[in-house]
Amino acid sequence: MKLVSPGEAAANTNDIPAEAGEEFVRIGEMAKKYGVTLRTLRFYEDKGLLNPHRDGSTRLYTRRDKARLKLILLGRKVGFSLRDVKQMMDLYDPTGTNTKQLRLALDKSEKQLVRLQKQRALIDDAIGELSNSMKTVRQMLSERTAVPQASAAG
Amino acid sequence: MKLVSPGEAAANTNDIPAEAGEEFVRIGEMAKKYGVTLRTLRFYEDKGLLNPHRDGSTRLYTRRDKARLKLILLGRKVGFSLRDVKQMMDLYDPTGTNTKQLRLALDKSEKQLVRLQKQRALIDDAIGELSNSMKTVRQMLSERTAVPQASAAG
DNA sequence: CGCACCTTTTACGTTTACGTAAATCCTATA
DNA sequence: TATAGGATTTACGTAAACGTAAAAGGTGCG
Repeated sequence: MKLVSPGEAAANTNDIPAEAGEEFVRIGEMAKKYGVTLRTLRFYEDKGLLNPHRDGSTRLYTRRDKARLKLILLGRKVGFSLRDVKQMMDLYDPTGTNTKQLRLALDKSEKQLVRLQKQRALIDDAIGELSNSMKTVRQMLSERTAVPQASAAG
Repeated sequence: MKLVSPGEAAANTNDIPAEAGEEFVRIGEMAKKYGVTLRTLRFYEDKGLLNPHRDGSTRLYTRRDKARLKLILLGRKVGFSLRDVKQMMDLYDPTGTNTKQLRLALDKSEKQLVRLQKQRALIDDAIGELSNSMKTVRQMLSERTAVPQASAAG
């Protein structure tokens, strides 16, 4: 019995005790599937964000790990630090309503949203200033081309 | 003869050989004037971005240094690295038309503008995703409050 | 068997712009 | 003279998220 579904037959050489009814993938396939490097997956694990099973020393990722990775990547996309992501994930309790987790996530999200909006304002500002400077520089260049006289800058 | 104009009398205790017709300020005043730390000024000097005169070991900044610092701060504001700023400044030649400098500046600016626009797009994207997530989380929270049933997340 | 391929752990390197001591010096003033 | 304020140099520390060796081990295949 193969570890991965026939459709994803990529680099699956090892057999693994098929006691579990889950789909296991090794680190290489996991990485490809989500467009990250092996280093990244190991790094996330080292930081306590992932916790794949082991076959000896080989990491085996289940769809639970995939769900977590998706969340991590979404978190990073919206600008959360891995620390924030971990903090939120650590609150997950499969036996409860996770109200606390959701509240924390919402709280952090609101703050992050503010940060993002500030960043956007800064960037808009920068774009404005940069455009101005460029206009000036173009002006100076054209003057310099037209009338070869001395001036000052720098 | 004082080093600074009467209006800016702040912390000027030392006298300095008044041979030059320039206005010299020491690092403390320079820092206050431009809202940077002493460390920053020394750091910029270490990186070759500033080159204040010296009275013994004491740094003395002229209005030329002020002009350069202004440019540095503008550069950083629009997102240039100090390396870029230095590269552009290094091309300044008081005896020429500085066409090369201006061209480089314009070239770098165009690229930087593109980067800024990409960043803004990323941020807008992030804001969108984050807002979506927040909507979902709020939804989950309200459901959880209304009907205390099990579910899944994490 | 030997090679290719995947995997592991350990651990230093990278980037950027300073922060933060630590130890010392100079000086005008009370 | 003691003290309060600057000033100097040297140099390690910081943050974030991995990159990049290095050395080694397991495995199926021709």
